[in-house]
Amino acid sequence: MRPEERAQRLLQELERHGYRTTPQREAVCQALAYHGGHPSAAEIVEAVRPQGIGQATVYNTITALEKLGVIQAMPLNTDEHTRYDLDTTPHVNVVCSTCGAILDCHAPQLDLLLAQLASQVGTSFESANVVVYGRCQQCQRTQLVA
Amino acid sequence: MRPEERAQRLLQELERHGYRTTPQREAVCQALAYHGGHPSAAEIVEAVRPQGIGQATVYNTITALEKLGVIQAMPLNTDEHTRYDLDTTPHVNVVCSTCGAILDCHAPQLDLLLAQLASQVGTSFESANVVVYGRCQQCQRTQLVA
DNA sequence: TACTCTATTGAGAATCATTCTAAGTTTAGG
DNA sequence: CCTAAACTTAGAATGATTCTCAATAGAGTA
Repeated sequence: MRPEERAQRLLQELERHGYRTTPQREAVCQALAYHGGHPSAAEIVEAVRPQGIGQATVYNTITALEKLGVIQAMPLNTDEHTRYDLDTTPHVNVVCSTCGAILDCHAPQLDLLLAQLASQVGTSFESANVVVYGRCQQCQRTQLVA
Repeated sequence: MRPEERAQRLLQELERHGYRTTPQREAVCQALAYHGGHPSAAEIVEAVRPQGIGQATVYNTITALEKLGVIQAMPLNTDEHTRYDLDTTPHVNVVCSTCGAILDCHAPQLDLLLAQLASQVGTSFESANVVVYGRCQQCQRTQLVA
């Protein structure tokens, strides 16, 4: 999905739930969509600051989106701030413990695992946050050279 | 593993890596081991406060254990503080989004998934943090009654 | 035992992401 | 236009975690 489409979808979802569309919310949604990776609140605050948008608004908007389930909080061990995932379907986030890069991996076995788990434990499944820490190929090479 | 054994193992691991064994570290390790669930730093601080142990020491010890890989940080969306897992083998943490209860689930498919992932992506695998949010059976029943 | 050097402890201050407050601004709908 | 409710935001407050640094304890040595 292209960034512009994605931004639209975020806004639409807000509107659909009774939130007004404002220039500030548009800017926040665009910043989220155009980030490309896994944005943190601080990064979005930074991105929309030139447009005179306050941090409270950024946090409010992000919190609203999270409550609606359109984005997903993703607290990490390697980072001091919470990052957000625009992809809320179950997938594995492979995090390089050296450079911090995050790679989204969709593995069919994960859905299977979750389905089995839900029936076994009897929980009604809501969301999943799967994080695997390792060293990415590039950082492995760098390590060898150093 | 019995709590007392577990506490011993934590201490031994510290010692094995050059950390001295002190009464304070013993107390922190015991508090971790006897907690039974997924302790937070604040809970351990509280638990050892009667013995006159400061929070800096608790945080230092926990950080040391985490660096050695004997315990694992487990940041959650539902909780304001980081919790720790004494079980560092890959497993699924099923978290009830209503009552906050955490259930450890060992699923053989997870190990399979991780192995395949490692070979696919080419990362050297270090640790995994798998969290599934849902509503536990008990909270589902309560919901019906209310 | 006395000495020295290093690791450890811990009270209190500092940090920093996030949340709250309260006052001003915008908007929808009549 | 009005008005009430939603929205924005600067700045203050919160609260977990980290840092500082002076005091203490322990291991090795003579």
